[in-house]
Amino acid sequence: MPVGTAATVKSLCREDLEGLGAQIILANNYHLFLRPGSSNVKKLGGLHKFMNWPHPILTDSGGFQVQSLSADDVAMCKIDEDGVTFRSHLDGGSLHRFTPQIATKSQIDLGADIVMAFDDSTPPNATHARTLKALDRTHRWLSECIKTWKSSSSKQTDPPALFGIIQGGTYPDLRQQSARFVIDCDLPGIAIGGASIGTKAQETAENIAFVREMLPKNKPLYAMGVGVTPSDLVSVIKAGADMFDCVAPTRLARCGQLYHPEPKTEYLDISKSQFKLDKKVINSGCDCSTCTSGYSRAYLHHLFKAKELLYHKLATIHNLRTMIRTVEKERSQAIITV
RNA sequence: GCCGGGAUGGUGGAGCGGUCAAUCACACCUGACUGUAAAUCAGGCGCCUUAGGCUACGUAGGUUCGAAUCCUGCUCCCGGCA
Repeated sequence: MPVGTAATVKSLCREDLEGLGAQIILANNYHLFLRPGSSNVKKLGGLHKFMNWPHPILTDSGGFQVQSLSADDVAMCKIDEDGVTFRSHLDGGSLHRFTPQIATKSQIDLGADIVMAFDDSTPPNATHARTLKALDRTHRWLSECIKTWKSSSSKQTDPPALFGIIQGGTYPDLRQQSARFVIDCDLPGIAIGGASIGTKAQETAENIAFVREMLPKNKPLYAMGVGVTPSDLVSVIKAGADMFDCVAPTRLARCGQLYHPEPKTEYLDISKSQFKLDKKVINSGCDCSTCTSGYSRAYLHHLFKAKELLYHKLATIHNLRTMIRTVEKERSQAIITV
């Protein structure tokens, strides 16, 4: 899932995304709640109409933002047993509140196809006690999300799917406890997020495989925030993940890192002066429109250095297509195996 | 020809007697990036591998304990008048 936090996959339009073979994109409840406002999006006919994307959309609840924003600045938000009071990063601090009910309602207003439970995402360095607390809260909040989702779904002709999120951080006992709880809720899909996802590819794969074992075969497993490089995707897919998203392909593209089958880094740094006179395309084996059209490394280097807007589009197309092609390849092989 | 202003590191441009290897910006180089406060952020950026040393603010001298900073000659640039 390409990440489109603010109802846009940065620098791309719908036609670009369709050309990449993107089937579903991700948007963010926290950001859209603050701007332009979930109720405004609802008035405009929902997210699909608003952003001109007639294909599936998953919204993240905002649980992750609560954690990542407060990690930088503790005054930005306060967590209590019922929810989170946070300051907007847009206007210097106006106060807002998310509870499981509000976060779920907001996502339903946005009109997402898949809505995520509002969780207390565990920071990577959390102690066992802190992780346990986050876990209890996440589970309690999940029950509240389910109530809001069910009552709202009964009034809709085409209700969204709700995914629960497994927490548990770096502690196997807590992860197992969380997996058990979330699976027993019998939701349309399950996600694993926060620190429980791990930071190393091997670790992440093990954690995913662990949950996959416990999960019924017909339930999709979503690995949140995973996939910095193509090889990450392969390892996570093999471990049993069905869905994933990561800001890396789009962000790395904007920062000059273009995926390339380099053994070490898996990308070229197009900002390097070594590309100044390089007539080759980024990756001759790539089927993205940037490569097949013949845009050279020298040209992309120039656009990057000159801070030209076209760079972002060409680079983002390349990185996202590389990721989607990786997934397509794995999918076709998986079908043969089955 | 006369009068006035100026020459600082890759570039623009601070500094106007010691705390100056020299604010800052740009450029350049490194590195980061995991449910996007990211066209972002961090570090480096005269030479020597460091404590430290060496060479430097157009150029040649001078004043001073001490000069990028003050004085003089020269070279070049810019403006005004001829």
